Amino acid sequence: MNRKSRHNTEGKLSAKRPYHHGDLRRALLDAGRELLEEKGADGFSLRACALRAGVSHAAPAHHFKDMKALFTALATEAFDLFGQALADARDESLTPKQQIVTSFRAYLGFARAHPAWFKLMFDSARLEWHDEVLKEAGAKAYEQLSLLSKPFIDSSGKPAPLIEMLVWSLPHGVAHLELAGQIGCDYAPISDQWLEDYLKLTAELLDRL
Amino acid sequence: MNRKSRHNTEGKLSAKRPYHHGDLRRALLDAGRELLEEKGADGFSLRACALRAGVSHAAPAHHFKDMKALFTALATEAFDLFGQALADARDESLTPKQQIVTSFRAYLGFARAHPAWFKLMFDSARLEWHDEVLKEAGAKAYEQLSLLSKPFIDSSGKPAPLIEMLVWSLPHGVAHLELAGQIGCDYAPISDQWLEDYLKLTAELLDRL
DNA sequence: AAGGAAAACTTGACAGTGACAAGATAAAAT
DNA sequence: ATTTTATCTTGTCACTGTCAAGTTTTCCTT
Repeated sequence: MNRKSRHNTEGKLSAKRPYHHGDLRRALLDAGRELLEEKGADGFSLRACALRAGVSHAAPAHHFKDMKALFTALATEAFDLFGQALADARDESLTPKQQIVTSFRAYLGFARAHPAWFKLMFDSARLEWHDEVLKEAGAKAYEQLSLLSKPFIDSSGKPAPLIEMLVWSLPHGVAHLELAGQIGCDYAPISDQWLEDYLKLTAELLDRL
Repeated sequence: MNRKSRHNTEGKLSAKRPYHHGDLRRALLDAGRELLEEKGADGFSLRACALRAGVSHAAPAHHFKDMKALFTALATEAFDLFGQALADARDESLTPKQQIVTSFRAYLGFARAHPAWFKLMFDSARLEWHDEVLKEAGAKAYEQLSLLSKPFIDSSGKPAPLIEMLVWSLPHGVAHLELAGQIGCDYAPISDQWLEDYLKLTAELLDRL
């Protein structure tokens, strides 16, 4: 996995990378992430991605059979980081209500910090959901939501899926609506203060379950 | 606006449509709607749309300057029908709580009945939100949500935007998650009974505001 | 009714796309 | 050292959106 080839000390490509990239898969994912943020999923191009990674237009095919496969790999990384962000937001010393505020803030924070990734994670048409790795990353992130919901499931005695969807919808609804441009621009403006009020309100509601 | 040209009684195109379509804009919107449902927004093609409408590949340009413009027009129609669906769900004889159940059912019903339209409505990258007609259609639909929220704004004394976003998030979150394939397939299965339970739960929550 | 302007639709072209095939090169395995 | 395999390249294909230029119809003015 050395980045420089030991052969080809002065190859025909003057002062350029060796024929073999070393870790093209990684480079493509990095380039893809950048392009996704810059151009969005529309406007994304495999060829531009290959160019940015410094390889020819057909090189990606050896690491991702499809554009869908590349997107799937990108979404997998996104779910990993998303799940990690939610896990980091957990604090056993908090009350369930306080935990909601903290976790929802992390949920919305991730969506704002990585809008392209967030959109991709829920863009079913571009992803290969049969992929086991993606499924696992998604399930792991969902686990955090499940953990977050548990106190309210126990106290209310209602079915877990019901409460989990409620807990999921509350941050996801605003997150998606904001990224869709439905919040902030027109209709109602959104401020940091507004967001905090929303978090507090949702926590209160769940606490009254 | 007559559909058949009065001239060209036996034109060179044997038994075919006249040179002028009559209402190509309408035909393109209809064909576009079908294609959107069949192929999704990815996989959609202007040329395929033109072909289905029975015109040449460059004909759409005279009615929609862009692909974005066509999508914008389609989304406008979608918002119109969406707003109408929400308006139809209104019933002055219902209590605010009952009205929530009814309207949320309509919200989710629309998303399920017209998934392609619903996705397009919130696909900001594909739409031209500077378009006044689209903005107006969106605002009109939002008005229904505003109307639905009013009783809870009054009774709780909380800021309107806050409650409106809460009321919006509750059905929108599930709707989007379901269309994103996050509900139903993996994780928690979703049934009609589940949906009704969810509606009832959200209505109770809002009633306790 | 006639003729000129405008609108609606056509064909043709261009650069860019994802995907595939076949060849070149480097690394790994034997 | 030789063969096999993985990696990357060039070349090509059908298809895309958009623009330009030409053709056909309708509309507007007189």
